[in-house]
Amino acid sequence: MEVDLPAFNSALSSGKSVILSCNCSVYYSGRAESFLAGGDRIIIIKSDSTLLIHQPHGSTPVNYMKEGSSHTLLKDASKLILSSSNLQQKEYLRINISKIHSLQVLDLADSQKIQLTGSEKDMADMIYNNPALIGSDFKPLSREEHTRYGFIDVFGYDKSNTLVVVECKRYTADLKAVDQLQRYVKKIRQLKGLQKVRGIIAAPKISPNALQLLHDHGFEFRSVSPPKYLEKFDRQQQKLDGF
Amino acid sequence: MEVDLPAFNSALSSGKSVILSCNCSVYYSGRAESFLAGGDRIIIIKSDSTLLIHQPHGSTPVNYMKEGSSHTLLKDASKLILSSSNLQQKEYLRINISKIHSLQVLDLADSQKIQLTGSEKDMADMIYNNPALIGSDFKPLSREEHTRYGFIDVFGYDKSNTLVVVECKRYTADLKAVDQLQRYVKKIRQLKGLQKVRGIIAAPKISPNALQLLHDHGFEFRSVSPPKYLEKFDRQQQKLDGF
DNA sequence: GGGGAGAGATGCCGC
DNA sequence: GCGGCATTTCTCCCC
Repeated sequence: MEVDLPAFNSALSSGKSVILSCNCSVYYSGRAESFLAGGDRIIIIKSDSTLLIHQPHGSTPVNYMKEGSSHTLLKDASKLILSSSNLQQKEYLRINISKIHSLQVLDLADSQKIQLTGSEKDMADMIYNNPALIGSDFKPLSREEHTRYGFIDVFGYDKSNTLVVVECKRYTADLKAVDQLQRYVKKIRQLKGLQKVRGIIAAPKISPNALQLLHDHGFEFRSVSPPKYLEKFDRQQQKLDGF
Repeated sequence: MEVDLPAFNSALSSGKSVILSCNCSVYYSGRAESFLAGGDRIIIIKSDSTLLIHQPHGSTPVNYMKEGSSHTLLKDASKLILSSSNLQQKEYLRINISKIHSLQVLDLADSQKIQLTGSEKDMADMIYNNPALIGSDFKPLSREEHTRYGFIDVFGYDKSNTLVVVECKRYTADLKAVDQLQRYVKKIRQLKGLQKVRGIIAAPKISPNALQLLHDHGFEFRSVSPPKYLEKFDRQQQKLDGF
């Protein structure tokens, strides 16, 4: 397949998107360094200059360049080279192309933002609005309380006026989650000059080692799952999408 | 653009890769839920059944399905719908396509694995081989020491036979890095019945709050950067790629 | 398969 | 810009 180099490069600089399938090898140098020997890949260059190289398997790009890079396709002794650089970030990528399978230049328009529910923040909101999920006597004070040592998902107190720090996880709570809770509780104790501050992890489940560590700290676990708004979304979808 | 549905679906089931550019809206339900209103996107279905939906900006796919999903393109009352599901993981995706811009079916072959240097493990190796980076009296005992509560990057002792735990970070060390170090040191003290075990973070730099927390724990910081093997890679590249 | 941790993580928000 | 942290994180490795 022949490529019109000037047309390709002018498409890149005019905000078009490019999809290229080819056999290539890839060399990268920047934050780290990598080499990928020859094989068939899909290369996408987006209108914001993001470049992605995908192998025919897996979810993540094998190599990439972030927004703000510049790309040039050039011929060097009959070999096709796609060269990318980001001088500010000192990132460099070179793709040696041995055969082009397909090439599209597209003008894509998309101003939409994804709407997502079921995040950890939604979990914190749910607990704030339904404090009984933590305990019948739990009274929430704040969400996303920002401190210099991180921010606390839900902060409140119980019937004996003991302060309670709640850390939410949408997945299985692990050692890191307990670390995080421990850091917040320790800081609150220090700030308020209190000996007793309760720490609670709210998550669907917790790993055995994390539970051990949790108990070592004298903290508690509550099984809570992130909220789903399927019905709300189905209604929204019908409205927006005409289903 | 007209699409041959049976041909498309048989391509999907025969290990081909598909690249589709279209105007579409996307609905997802699974671990979370999302809706994305209409716009131009690039959809890739890989031969391992991974599906990616990319907007014309950003590095990460706006929606996706992982390996092991099944995809079907179907026509419902003159509307084109690409439906994906993963019954085991209870993940579902529906793409409502209003216009197809381009479509490729490709047979891609790639058995290569990327070779990468400059990772945290390379840093740990470097420190193990050049212990003076930590201290003139540091004697390393092990790398990647696996324990039930996590694994220690570099483990050793100093001239007074005090055990030393080193945690490497290839980027700016943050609060989480200090948490992690603190968990390891605490566990080693517990296991060995020791009062004094030193904790050291080796990283290019450390955030002010993390440094404060580090000092609160009585730990230390060493400025160390991840190694680069540009020369080694250039040699390798010349050999493998014929540059 | 679960647990633990890194990633060239990316992206978001707050200061 | 940095800092702190979630992510439908993903990926790898070890048990």
